[in-house]
Amino acid sequence: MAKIITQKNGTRKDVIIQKAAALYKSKSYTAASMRELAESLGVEAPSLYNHIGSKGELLEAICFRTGNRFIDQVRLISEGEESIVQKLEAIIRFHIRMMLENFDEVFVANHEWKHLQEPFLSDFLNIRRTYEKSIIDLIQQGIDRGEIKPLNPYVAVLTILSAVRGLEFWQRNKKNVSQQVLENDMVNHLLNGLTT
Amino acid sequence: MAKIITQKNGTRKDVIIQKAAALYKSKSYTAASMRELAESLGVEAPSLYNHIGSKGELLEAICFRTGNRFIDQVRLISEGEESIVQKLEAIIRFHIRMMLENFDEVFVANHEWKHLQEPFLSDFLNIRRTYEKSIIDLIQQGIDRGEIKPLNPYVAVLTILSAVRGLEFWQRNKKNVSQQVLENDMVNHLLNGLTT
DNA sequence: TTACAAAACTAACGGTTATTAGTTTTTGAT
DNA sequence: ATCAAAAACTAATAACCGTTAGTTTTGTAA
Repeated sequence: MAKIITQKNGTRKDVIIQKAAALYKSKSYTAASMRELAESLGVEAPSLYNHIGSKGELLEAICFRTGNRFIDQVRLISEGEESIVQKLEAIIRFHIRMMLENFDEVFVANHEWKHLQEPFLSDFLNIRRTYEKSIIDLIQQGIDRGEIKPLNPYVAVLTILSAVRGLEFWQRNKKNVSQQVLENDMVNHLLNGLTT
Repeated sequence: MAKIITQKNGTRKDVIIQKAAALYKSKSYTAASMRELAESLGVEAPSLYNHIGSKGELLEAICFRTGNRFIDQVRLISEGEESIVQKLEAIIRFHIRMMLENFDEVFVANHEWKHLQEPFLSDFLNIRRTYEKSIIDLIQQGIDRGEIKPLNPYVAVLTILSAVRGLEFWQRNKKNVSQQVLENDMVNHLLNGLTT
């Protein structure tokens, strides 16, 4: 009968969401049960419903909090005064840091969004499209200004975003390669290529 | 009471696996029920068990058929006589084609392998590691020979494989960009970069 | 036409799921 | 110490899950 332990400045709902993200990441949303989630919090499953409305609401919270952080940041960077390539680099670096520092939530948002129910599913996909469109526009500008090769911008943004999202597989090598090397090498690879 | 329709040279089990891949892709393995799978085949759920042993067996078939195709091909390419960069290009192009031509199965293998049970889970992860290790070795050779920049080869292979795996999000744009442009631009991006 | 095997069916099993209802305990402010 | 609100509990619900058993239908070869 112990209560759910909260951090300072955090509600019990926040703790539940955070634990849900970790659980959904390791077991997937559908395979993770409310009983398991409750157990990881030291509580019985029905007790969760004093704090949340439904299982789906947890997924919504995870997906939208993450999604909104991405579009807010890309908007901020786009409005700056740097060169296109510098802006792209800033976006890639931000995305890499988000992947590494908010691993659980970003992982769940990237993998489990398909289990959102309408209208949340459509809303989430809109956020995603907005994010991608912002970067596509940036790349197109770069091509127009001659900063970037005339590649198809859809392909370029897919390549970039897929590469950084792939950091979800990184955990295991964390020991051998520092975050600095990882960030620098990936940015360098995506902007300047692999060949000498 | 209509029977499951088979193609020439294919068993009913093959048809079930193929439909399972499509279903697991769109709904995820855990969320997809045997009753749904049966319905998509025009049959009742228990009838499936005349052809298969269990739900898990279907996932195993999908994951291992796909995984083995990847390591077989990368071994074949590695043994050739071309330059390192040419070999890398061949691997990237093969991976892109696999993604586009065997979409459902590759998608499921990439996303749902975590629901494999032991010992299949370990076996599958071994296949994955073998695949990645082959490419890492290739990149290291390229660095040693001066064909490739001295980037961390783990980071480089993560970037490359994540980028091509990201083609799972491609379907929607299929109309606007041809497969040729997609393949060429992504290869060019991953090998030679984005900047002018 | 008969006979056998393959492949479908119906009915049902025990187990798990998210969630609700109703009750008791804990906490914190007066 | 008292009282109300917050947060835990137990018990139970209907729905759905993968799978088994037993039976009937279908297709094919003799």
